[in-house]
Amino acid sequence: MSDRARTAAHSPTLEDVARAAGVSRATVSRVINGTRNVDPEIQRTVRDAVTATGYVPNRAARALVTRRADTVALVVSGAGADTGPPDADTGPREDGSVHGGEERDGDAGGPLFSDPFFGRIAAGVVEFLRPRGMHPVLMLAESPAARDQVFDYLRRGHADGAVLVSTHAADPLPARLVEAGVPAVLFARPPRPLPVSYVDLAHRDGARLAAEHLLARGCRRVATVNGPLDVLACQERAAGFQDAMARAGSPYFPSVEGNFTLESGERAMAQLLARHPGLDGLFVANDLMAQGALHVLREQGRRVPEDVAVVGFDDSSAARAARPRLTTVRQPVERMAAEMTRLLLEHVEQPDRSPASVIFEPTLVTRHSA
Amino acid sequence: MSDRARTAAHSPTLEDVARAAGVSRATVSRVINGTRNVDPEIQRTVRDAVTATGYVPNRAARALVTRRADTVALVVSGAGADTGPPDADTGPREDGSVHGGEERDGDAGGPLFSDPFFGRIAAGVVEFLRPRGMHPVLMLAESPAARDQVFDYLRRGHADGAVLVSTHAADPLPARLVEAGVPAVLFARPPRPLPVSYVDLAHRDGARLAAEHLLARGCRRVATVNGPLDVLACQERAAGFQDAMARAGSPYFPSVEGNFTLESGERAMAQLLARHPGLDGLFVANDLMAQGALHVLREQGRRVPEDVAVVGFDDSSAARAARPRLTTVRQPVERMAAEMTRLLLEHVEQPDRSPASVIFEPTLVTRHSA
DNA sequence: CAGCTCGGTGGGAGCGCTCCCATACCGGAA
DNA sequence: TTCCGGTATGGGAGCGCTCCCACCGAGCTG
Repeated sequence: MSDRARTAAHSPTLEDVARAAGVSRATVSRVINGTRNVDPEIQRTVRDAVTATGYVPNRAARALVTRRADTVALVVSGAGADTGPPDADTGPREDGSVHGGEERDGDAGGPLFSDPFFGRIAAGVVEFLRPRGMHPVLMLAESPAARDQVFDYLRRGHADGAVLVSTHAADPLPARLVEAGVPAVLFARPPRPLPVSYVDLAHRDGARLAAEHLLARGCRRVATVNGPLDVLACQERAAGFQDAMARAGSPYFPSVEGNFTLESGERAMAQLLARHPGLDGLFVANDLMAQGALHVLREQGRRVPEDVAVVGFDDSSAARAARPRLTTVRQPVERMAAEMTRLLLEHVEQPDRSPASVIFEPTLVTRHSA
Repeated sequence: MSDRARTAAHSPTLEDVARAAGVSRATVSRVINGTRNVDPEIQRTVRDAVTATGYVPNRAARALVTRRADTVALVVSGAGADTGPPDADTGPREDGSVHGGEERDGDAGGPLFSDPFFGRIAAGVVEFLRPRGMHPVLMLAESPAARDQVFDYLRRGHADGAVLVSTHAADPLPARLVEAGVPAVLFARPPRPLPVSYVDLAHRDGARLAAEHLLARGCRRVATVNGPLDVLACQERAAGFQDAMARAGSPYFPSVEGNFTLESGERAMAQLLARHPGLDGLFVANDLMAQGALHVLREQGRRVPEDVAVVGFDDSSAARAARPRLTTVRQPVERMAAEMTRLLLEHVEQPDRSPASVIFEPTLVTRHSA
């Protein structure tokens, strides 16, 4: 240890502040948290002493006695116990709704984080926590071993709770946390009912927005590229689109399933075009696949949006990088992440609170592709 | 507090393990960390007791006495105190070497994290830390207030040190941390000499690789799109390219400066093409601008790579999303981040260690654009 | 064989904090 | 005046851990 203490050496302690203010440790403590029954005059004195000494509470000491860490974990939890073989497609793994559950193969080193989706979530979480003097602990739980580690960490109370982005429907972590009584909030509705809070997007509404936009443009031969249908969000998107189309009197339209990668978008588009050369409108379940579709459309000499109008989903960076720029359904990921964090803190504060869900409405961002 | 303790309630303590093993607390402690002078027999007994009781050390208690948090911070530190007006360009802010120092305007909510660069860094850090049972605390310090908060957090020893990704040359945080004796490691060479460890890329070599590749392809009218030249890394890339060209007998070639965004790449390309319609080779300081260049090239009917060969930099997701796929200079960001973390832990362990630097060699990833 | 060193072990203090409890003091009712 | 309630304050215990120091016995040296 020797001079390890050097760094934080002689941080003033409660005792120091108490001495400076001429009161007891207990009183200073009361002023610092809660201010319960303390003479206003003394409160001022204490506060002055705090600033004078530059006192900052020692987290460890506080955590030791309160059994609270004053920290939350941001967990990105990967494939379930039954990890299937990763998708053969080795395309770019940018974009794609992380919350969905696409399984992209590993670039040897947490491909999950390379997902811009993750960045947006992190940003939302950090942004919310910071004014409260908190910072998230970043944890990755993509293997069973890692998951055990994360679970232990949480169960031992090293963090007060977890904001959980689960990328796979079979992920056992949410259930385990709930069972262990660890406060947690999920980024999407859990596939199986679980007494846990979550935030989600009204995927159906998003898809409806897309359908209506395409229809309003005058598209009459519409098709879709879905995401993997074992992902709840994708089912919802597909269903929402179907609904809207049916309501408009066109219950049938061709559709192909992709796996969220750009390459799968290219393949899907090629397939669609081969079978339905006359199509004039396309809804794609995420921006990255839409970008792929755009590539193929261009190769085959179709003008976008004149010949074929294309609407994506997510409003990720890919949407803005595509040419023409993608018209897309925007998910307010940052706000969703912030809300998720808010819910978590609420649960930490009041453990008996019943689970809540907050559903966000998507919006259509109109650019050039439709 | 009431039933807050519920969660971690009755975690077995050292005392419990000691009782179970029939030894003293001190001996168990010795076995758990370091195993110094403990009878092998007893060691076994203790280890058995640990697994039997399911003991996990209480971080807070340990931190309280060791004055070590057993945690490191991953800090993304933004613009300096003298924040200039953000770049007028509001293009996508995806990609672009975060370590450089481009200033992208804020999307109200930590645009930094949306940078895939950040994701790769986080992945590298987490990957390295995890086997050691550690997890980084994520901190954003893009405003002076936030920076103060981060600084305080670190100085108080709430984390043992920081892995620092500074996005702006004028960022005062590195110097402050060094001065305060907080262990830190930077992602790039500090603009001003500072006794601090860092990892970096041999940018010159990367640019040389690009130049040689272009030359070997037979390109004779080469041009470049640089990044902002107030960024060290970009200076290096420009200089490296210049060197290689000069060595090949072509000391002069047109070049334009961009600001790392896709749009600026489009502008730069248009400008270059207008003035030098005959160019047949292009080196762009990052992939995103290269993607923009590709757009313009296509619009103007130039075939890539037949008419114009294009080489990017970074090997970001943009490189793989572009069509044709970008040939680019790869930065091993994940490995760099891991090394950065390794260095940090070394410094935490041995505070007197002198600063070290580790420079990584880039490699050329040949795809279709050149 | 006394005196030592030294590897192995246990006891105790104390890290900085919160919280319980005792104490002191105030004013108003009996 | 005495007694009581309530409010403001201080003292002390103890959270779970590490580390210092005392201890003890075995094996060595002089």
